[in-house]
Amino acid sequence: MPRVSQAEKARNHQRIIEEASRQIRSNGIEGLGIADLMKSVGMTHGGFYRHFKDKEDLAVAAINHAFDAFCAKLEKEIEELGSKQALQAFIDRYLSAEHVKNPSIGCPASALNGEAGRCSALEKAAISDGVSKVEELLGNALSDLQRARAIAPETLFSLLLGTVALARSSNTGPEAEQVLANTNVLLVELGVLG
Amino acid sequence: MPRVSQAEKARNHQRIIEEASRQIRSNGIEGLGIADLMKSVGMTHGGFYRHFKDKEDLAVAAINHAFDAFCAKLEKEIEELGSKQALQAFIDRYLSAEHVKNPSIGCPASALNGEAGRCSALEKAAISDGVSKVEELLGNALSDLQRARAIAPETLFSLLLGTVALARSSNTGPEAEQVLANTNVLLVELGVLG
DNA sequence: TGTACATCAGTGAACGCGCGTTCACTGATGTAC
DNA sequence: TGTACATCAGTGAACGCGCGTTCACTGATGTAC
Repeated sequence: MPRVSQAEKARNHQRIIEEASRQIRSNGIEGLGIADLMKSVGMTHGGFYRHFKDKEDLAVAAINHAFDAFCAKLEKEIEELGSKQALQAFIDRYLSAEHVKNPSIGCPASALNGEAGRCSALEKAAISDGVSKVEELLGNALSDLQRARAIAPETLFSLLLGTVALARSSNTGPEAEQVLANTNVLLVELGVLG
Repeated sequence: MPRVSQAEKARNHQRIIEEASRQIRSNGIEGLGIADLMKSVGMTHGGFYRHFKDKEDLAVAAINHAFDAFCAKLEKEIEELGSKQALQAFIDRYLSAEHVKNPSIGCPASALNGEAGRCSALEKAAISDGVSKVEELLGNALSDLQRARAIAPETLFSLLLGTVALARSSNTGPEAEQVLANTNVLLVELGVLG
């Protein structure tokens, strides 16, 4: 029936969500523009409404997608490498200069946390759910570590999140690097790393 | 010459900045509306441009004001109570449910950190400077503590910031309280509190 | 000190622009026979 | 399998609205004499 096949529509749908999940992480939910988004997947803005009811509908899908992909990667690493190595790899990536520089492919929580307080209920629920999922995975991994000096999964996540947020707030590269390094030191000291 | 005296103009100027520094913390820089802002100080939008070149000009002033007030309070506490007690009071306030609920009168860094990456260069510089000031004060206070288990000021700030960000992302009150409590536990363990 | 004048803080209508959304239209795809 | 038809994915012009900014205007304040 349509100008493109059902299969291609499904592919386009996915591409829109993926692109939105990136743009939302660089520019925020408010900063996401329908016309720009559609342009970057090679379409025009009109077609958007064959895929989503409105911008909020897309935003929720994009937030969910970002958290799902983020969690899937961590989960897979835990399965393949075991908790200790997976945590190490996860944290190394989280506290990297690359992550600071590229929010669009990074942790959705660190990219969206400022907006969580002022977005719609559905969007906030998606963020809240996503955060819970990450915490659950971190909790499982941490509990396998069995170190005396435990840190709660929420606290670990807070620390990672805050560190990247602060590094992103910094205007000078070396200062940002220092923030990342200092947090690393603490995590070694706490027995989470090293 | 003017409809109101120079003294009143100066007062109005200050009121605009103060209100903006609140609104910016609840709604973000992007979320700040000139007409709304002027309305909430009892004026109309046209007068705004007798006080500021443009929205960015105001935003920078508002960010600076928020950080200055925030730092002044901490600095005063350090002088009056000493480092240990001041840190305790500061952290108690930072990790309180009230702070989570009321970003508009809280830490500007935790309110603005998500936007730091996508605001103008001047705005980002103001945020970056403000963050540095807070870190400096925390650094002074922490160095007075002289505990074996030290934590870098940036790391402490990251942890506080991230904890409040995460608590604000949470949809359920109890969950948010738990995040705050867990961070408190870690800070006691690290010798910063208690 | 009093008066005449210039200044400019604040008002509110208006403008321009961007953005979310709608809608008539196109034409390839899927379906029915 | 082939044909005729209905569907609907995507297009692009258009609309409405909000927001930052401008501007002519007002009239109290500050200044000059």
